[in-house]
Amino acid sequence: MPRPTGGVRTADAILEAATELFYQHGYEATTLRQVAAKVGIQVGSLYNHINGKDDLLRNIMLRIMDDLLVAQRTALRGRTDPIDRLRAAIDCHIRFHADRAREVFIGNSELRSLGGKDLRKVVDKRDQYEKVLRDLIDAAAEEGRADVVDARLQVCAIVAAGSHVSTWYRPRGPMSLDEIVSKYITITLRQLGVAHEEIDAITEAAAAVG
Amino acid sequence: MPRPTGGVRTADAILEAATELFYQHGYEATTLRQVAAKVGIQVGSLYNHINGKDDLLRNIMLRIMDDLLVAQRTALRGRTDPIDRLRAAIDCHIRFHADRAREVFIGNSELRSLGGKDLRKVVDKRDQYEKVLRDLIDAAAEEGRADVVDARLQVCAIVAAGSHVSTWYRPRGPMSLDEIVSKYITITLRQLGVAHEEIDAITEAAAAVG
Amino acid sequence: MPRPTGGVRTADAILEAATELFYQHGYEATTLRQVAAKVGIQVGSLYNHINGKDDLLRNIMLRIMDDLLVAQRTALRGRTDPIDRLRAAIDCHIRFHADRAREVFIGNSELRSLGGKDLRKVVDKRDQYEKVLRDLIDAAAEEGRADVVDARLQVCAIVAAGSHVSTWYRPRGPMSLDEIVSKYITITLRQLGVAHEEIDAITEAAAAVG
Amino acid sequence: MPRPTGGVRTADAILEAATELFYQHGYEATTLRQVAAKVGIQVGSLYNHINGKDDLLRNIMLRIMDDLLVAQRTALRGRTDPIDRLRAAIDCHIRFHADRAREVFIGNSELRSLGGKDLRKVVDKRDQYEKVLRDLIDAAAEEGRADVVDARLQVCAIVAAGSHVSTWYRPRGPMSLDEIVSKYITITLRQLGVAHEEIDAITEAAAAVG
DNA sequence: CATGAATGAGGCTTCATTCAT
DNA sequence: GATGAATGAAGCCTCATTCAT
Repeated sequence: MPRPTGGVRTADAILEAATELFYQHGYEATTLRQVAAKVGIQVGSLYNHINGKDDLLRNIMLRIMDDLLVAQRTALRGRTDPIDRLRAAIDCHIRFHADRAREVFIGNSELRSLGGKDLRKVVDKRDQYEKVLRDLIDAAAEEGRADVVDARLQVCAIVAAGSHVSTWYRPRGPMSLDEIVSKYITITLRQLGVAHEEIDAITEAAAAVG
Repeated sequence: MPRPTGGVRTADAILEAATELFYQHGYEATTLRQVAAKVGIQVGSLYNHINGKDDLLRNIMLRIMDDLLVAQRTALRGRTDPIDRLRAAIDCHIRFHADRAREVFIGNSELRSLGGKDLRKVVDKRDQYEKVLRDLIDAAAEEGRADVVDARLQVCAIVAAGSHVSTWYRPRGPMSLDEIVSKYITITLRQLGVAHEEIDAITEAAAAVG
Repeated sequence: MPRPTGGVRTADAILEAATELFYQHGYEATTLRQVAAKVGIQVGSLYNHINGKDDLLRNIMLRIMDDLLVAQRTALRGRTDPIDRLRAAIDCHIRFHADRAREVFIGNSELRSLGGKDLRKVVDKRDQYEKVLRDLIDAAAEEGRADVVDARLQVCAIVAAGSHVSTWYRPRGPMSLDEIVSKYITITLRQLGVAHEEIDAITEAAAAVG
Repeated sequence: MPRPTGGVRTADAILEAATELFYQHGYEATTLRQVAAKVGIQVGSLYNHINGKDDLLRNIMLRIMDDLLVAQRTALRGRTDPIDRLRAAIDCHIRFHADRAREVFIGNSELRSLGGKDLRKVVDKRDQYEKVLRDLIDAAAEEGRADVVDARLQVCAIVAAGSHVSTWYRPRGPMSLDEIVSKYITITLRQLGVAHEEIDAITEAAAAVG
């Protein structure tokens, strides 16, 4: 006895529920029963909207990577000064990892659970993202505005910080998002060897706005 | 002279196999059959050595946290200068996360899979570890040798870097462990606002030794 | 002039599709989704035309049995000579099993899948069909034109041959249908102990016509 | 809570149960639950002995085909006279199809359910079997002891008869197996155009023995 | 200690069927 | 009439775990 309710809505609700559950228990430990229960439908009904459990993971992971790339592109658009671009990229990076903590966390921790072809795609997108960061660092270094130790390693450190933020950030936590972002910008620019004066200028500008 | 019985060896082999498999596929996705196969015994035989699957995870996680705390304590022993202590802690941190990448990775990613009481224990040890780092930072700041933005957050960044290293480090990778450690020390001290002269001094000293 | 509505067409298309699929994969292994896909509609829409999956099987099986009985009756109509009647019945038998291979095959292999009441009906019709064959054989024997070993068993052999033909016959196969029919008539009459002269006469007559 | 019983026995019991059930309901319509229930174990326990449902079918089908080939070889061993060989082959054919009715029936009706590679194997064995029959017929024809209409088609008829027998034969049926075999030998030799005298001789010899 | 066989719970998925729109 | 979404039952299979031998 079918009890039709939503429509396109259901598909979204499923993705939302899966995101939450994958975040909480991990992909492997999450059962489709849980997902269905959270949506308020029967397990079998899921298959009117998805092709399988892996489908859910794939969708979440590909989408978050796409969104991340778009966010990065948007953040850099119109900016030309190397340090400003760097600042914008870090800002975007931390903010995105906080805003979309659950999906980003999944994206970082469930790579193993992804099938071969999709794994490839996600890794490619990730490489693309890191390449942009590396280029930004190199550009700043070339202009003598940064003192780079090892661009690749330092990108790692930046990426790691973002991932970690997605681990503990909560919207109503003790620190505001702006505060977190600002602090991360400072310490990141520091580790990149950007002059203190430049860093201070940026921080003050932000304070004036915020 | 007591000779280790086959029994003890088997128990170790099981833990070793489980570590490898949990690292590769995750706790949930690893089956005891895989573990048994890697050891070269039948599934049922595992229960002569362990109490259950969760037992394995518990053992791995508690052990790695204990070892980490011991390593930290050892690294700091006999050192008094705040920056030197900081340097030693970072050195130990990165080195440990590279040396014991698999276990550390498990420790970071499988917290969720741990039952309540053990979870508590591991989290406590972790807090204890981070507390030491925070204290080191505070000590350096108090002496005016570091310019701390937010001790807790900066510890996060350090910890994150370590975790990340455990993700990609391979013994025969393109960068030597010493190199990695040295670079991480540099950028970490930088983000902590340690004066360039101090950082350079440390780096040179290391180079002289290495 | 009434034009067949789309509705009727759809119902036929469904039966046609089901026949093909049941033939290829068997009743149990065929899904209504496959049927719907072959027709070009959605699963749910099937139920505007049928009452259920078993309905399809029932229709196919009852229809083919009815058609078979009609074909047999038609083939015998107006014939009086025992051997000629026998020949006509075999001709009809083989031809029908080749012409309607898919349905006949289903009829033979899916009896098990039929519910009680319908099973009864189909078995009755089949018994009726075989009874006619047996009577034909007996009639020929009574006139001394056949040397019957065991009428029931020999009917079995004839029926088996027909079923088997439905297994491998293909319209564009290496042997023409007429050829197959002719050969089966020969060997069947032989096993019934009909005199060679009679058999040859029949064969020659057929050759003259064909 | 395991309740260990048999050992190697279980594996055999499973195959036996599956044979019976596949025979009664067909492969697709049989559930592993039914198989397990018939054996007296839980569904999951089946997997200590088989790799999957298809495994059961494969085993049954490959085994019956092998046994059939062996039976045929054994039946012909030591015989040289073409008609005697033919008789022996038919005897063996019918007897085997009655003796092993269930398995043979499965072998004939579930080819579709077999995966590609195994299908190939079974079909090859079957071709091999029919080839022997065809050669026997040709040999008899060459010596002028049979009047062959179409060797391939006539082999079909023989094979079909066997398959059909497997459909209805029951050990305690109205006709003894020897009787059935004897009658099939007669009508088969007849359709092959063997002289009546030869056929009668064979029948009488059999009667003398029986 | 190791093994093989058993358990029972549960996972993912498929399917026939129903019904509001 | 067609569709899409829902149902609930069931199917195959895997897994951690137990225990007699």
